[in-house]
Amino acid sequence: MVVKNGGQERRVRSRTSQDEDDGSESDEERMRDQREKEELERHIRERDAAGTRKMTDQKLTKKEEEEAIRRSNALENDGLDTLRKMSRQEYLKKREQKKLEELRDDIEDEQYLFEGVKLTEAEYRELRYKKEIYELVKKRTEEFDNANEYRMPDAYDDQEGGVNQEKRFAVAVQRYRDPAAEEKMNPFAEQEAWEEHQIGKATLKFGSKDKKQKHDNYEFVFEDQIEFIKAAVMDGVNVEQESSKQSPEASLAKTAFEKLQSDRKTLPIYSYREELLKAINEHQVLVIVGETGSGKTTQIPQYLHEAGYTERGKIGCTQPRRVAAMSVAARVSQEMGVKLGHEVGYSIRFEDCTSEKTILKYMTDGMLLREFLGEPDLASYSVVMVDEAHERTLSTDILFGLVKDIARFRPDLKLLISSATLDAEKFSDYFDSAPIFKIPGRRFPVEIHYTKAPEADYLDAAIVTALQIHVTQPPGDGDILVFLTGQEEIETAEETLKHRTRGLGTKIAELLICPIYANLPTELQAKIFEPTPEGARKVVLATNIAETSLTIDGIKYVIDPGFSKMKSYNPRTGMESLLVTPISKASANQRAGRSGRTGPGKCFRLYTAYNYYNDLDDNTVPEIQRTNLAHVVLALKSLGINDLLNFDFMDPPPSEALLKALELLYALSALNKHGELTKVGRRMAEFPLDPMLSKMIVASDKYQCSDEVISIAAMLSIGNSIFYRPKDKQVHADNARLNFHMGNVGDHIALLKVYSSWKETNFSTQWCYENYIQVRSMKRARDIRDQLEGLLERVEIELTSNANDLDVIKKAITSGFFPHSAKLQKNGSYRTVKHPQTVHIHPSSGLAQLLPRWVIYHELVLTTKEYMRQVTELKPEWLVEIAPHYYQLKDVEDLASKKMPRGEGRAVKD
DNA sequence: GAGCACTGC
Repeated sequence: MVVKNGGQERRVRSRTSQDEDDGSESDEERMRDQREKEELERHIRERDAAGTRKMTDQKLTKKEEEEAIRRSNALENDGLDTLRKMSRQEYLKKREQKKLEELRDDIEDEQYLFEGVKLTEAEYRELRYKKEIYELVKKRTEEFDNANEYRMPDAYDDQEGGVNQEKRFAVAVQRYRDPAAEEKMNPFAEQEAWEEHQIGKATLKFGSKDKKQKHDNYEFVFEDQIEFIKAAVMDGVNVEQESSKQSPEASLAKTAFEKLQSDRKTLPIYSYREELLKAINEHQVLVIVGETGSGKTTQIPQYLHEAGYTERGKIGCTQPRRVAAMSVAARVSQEMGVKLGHEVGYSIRFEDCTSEKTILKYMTDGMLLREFLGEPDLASYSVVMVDEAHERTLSTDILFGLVKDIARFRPDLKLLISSATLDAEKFSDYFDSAPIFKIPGRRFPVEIHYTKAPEADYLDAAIVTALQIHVTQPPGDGDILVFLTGQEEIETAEETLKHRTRGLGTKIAELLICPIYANLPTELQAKIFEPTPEGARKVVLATNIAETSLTIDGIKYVIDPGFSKMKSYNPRTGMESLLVTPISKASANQRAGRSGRTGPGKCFRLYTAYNYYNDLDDNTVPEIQRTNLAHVVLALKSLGINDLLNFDFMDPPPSEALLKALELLYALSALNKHGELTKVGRRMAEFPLDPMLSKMIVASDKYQCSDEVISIAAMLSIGNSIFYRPKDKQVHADNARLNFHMGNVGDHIALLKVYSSWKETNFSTQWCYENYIQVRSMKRARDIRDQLEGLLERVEIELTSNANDLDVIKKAITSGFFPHSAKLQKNGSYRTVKHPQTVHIHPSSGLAQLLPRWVIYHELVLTTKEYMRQVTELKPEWLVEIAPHYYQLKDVEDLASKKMPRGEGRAVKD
């Protein structure tokens, strides 16, 4: 088992070691578990007793000591002592809650991941034990619910040492769960109670006698209506098979495993099995067009295994998303009757659930890309399947070039590219006219409606349309999904909808409004998966997240205004921006298809048929053409690909972007003047970060502050979702944020302070709530930091701390970010030193009022103005000291204070 | 004094 970092190790190992009864490792594991159990019991009995902390961790013990010292110091003052005692009790209470959440997650994980696998007696005992403890403690803690302070709701992902993915995933793939197991321990009990309540409300208000009344009041609902024209029908395919699959009597007598096997045979792909295997045998590269529901992702690797391909090497299957890789692997392991992590495994960042035995490996596309670094010919694979290739993520696009290349000198390697219909020809052309194999999916027909005339205000039009559907269509026949561009728009729409339905009271059926976007706390996201109460209707207001990332059952109507936010990158200025842009035809069809999953659907497009055919692009511009390529170029260089301008990209990125990336890497000394990778560059390539961040880490070795710098790098790389700023508590949130800026240390150091303070509280969730910080983001930062710490060793950098000397930390930052320097102008704006342009400090920065003369910034963003985000003050002489090849003295001489002699020319040299 | 689609390593 490959283990990525310490934090992950325990979790991963505990999952897979359970089936091996011999070996000291699992003995040790069991003993530790035993200790933890005892620990937990003690907590229940002696809630208020001190000193019951877990002693296995060195750091904790140290904290324990500090606490003792503080206590004895405080003895002089009785009042203080009492206070400390109280805070201690408070702490224990919180700790108990945390332990409880951990336990709950453990149980859910095990139930999900090892479902359908026969447990040993010991394992069964352990699971039962955990459940008992959980129920016991839960009952007890529920009595202590005090909530006077501000609190964000608890998330499913409150789990020590883990990212949220498993919990999100648990909700998203509920249909794979065993209903019997659900009964035993139901983590959704609260929601169900709430649903019952809603159902109660619904039946009270909306009996059948209301139906007529509703119709009578129809005209009260709308001031103006939108006219639609039904223009097309996306045909359903193989729909009748869906019903034949549903015959429960046939499978009644079978075991769960037999049922899985017979279910496999009802998939559309099953009848193509032999033909498919023959085609794969005859051709090295095959493009597979398999529509949603065809079963390609789960079945093809199994077919290949059954046909003996795994004797020559493992089968890898890439997915664009972590959740998909995990859930598909879990499903396939069930179908094959093996434990997840053995013959079938998955590999995603922070979590490698594979072993030597693994022959079917599901992974994220980025993960296969990293594997190329260690195994450039993919020698251990006999088949590579790039799934969901039509999504054209940055990683799949690079993978295309790489696998096409290695396929030439590895004729035994089979390549499968699976895509949606639209792009198949293009994929085939790219892979030297590889044959296309079509597998029908299962989809219900979808009626497409266009507006008669263009709508000026699409948000208002969307709301009106939603209400129109709600009132004219019988309740209970299906939910509505509206695609909007962002959080703010969703919030506005939610308010408007509430406002408009409130006045109508019981004249219309109840309308449940469910917002969903990636930054929404996880437990609020779960709301959209709850079944709609009878007599009511759900309207889901979603961003693009609902286009591919998650699937909501029961959607019958889709409202598509035709816009989404898209990131664009200007290689000339290095400026990023998010723009609301019209979607592509492919996107529009994907959206429409979301309504035909469980029955015939309808899609209302808030634009005309003319717009669709003439104004929308066929496909979304692939990510590789609108992003900063520095990281990509470094990765390719480290794979020995030197001629990037002639690299075989399916859609080449603008050469300007490639040149900009090369130029930057040269400035960072990652490439020499021949464009070859240097030793520094090789070390930088080990880090899964933007090269400027990697350089900053590599440089921290010299300044003896790698400990601080990796924290900063982790915090910077999670982006701007750290501080939580609810609309109604903006002042509090801002004050909390200002605390970290004490001493005007700059944004980088402030981020470091946030991380270290959180660490000092032992990664407390409560602390995050109190400081208006998003726990989810912090946990992510911790995972990334752990990973970076593990990688330090590989590039031979020692973990050294130098927290007191902020200047050396800033110098290390400058070593990576010196190309991003800017100088204050007279009018309070800034001017970037290289490639001069006018920019401003972002108002969220701690330095926004201070305006230091010289700054370095993390990134440029274009919103209402050109802003620098994450800014730190800088001594200009550092630039010359650290990057003499990039800056000369005259670049940094202060024109504001002294006049340049005539004839010296401009201070800025390019 | 602003405003952040979505992934992934």
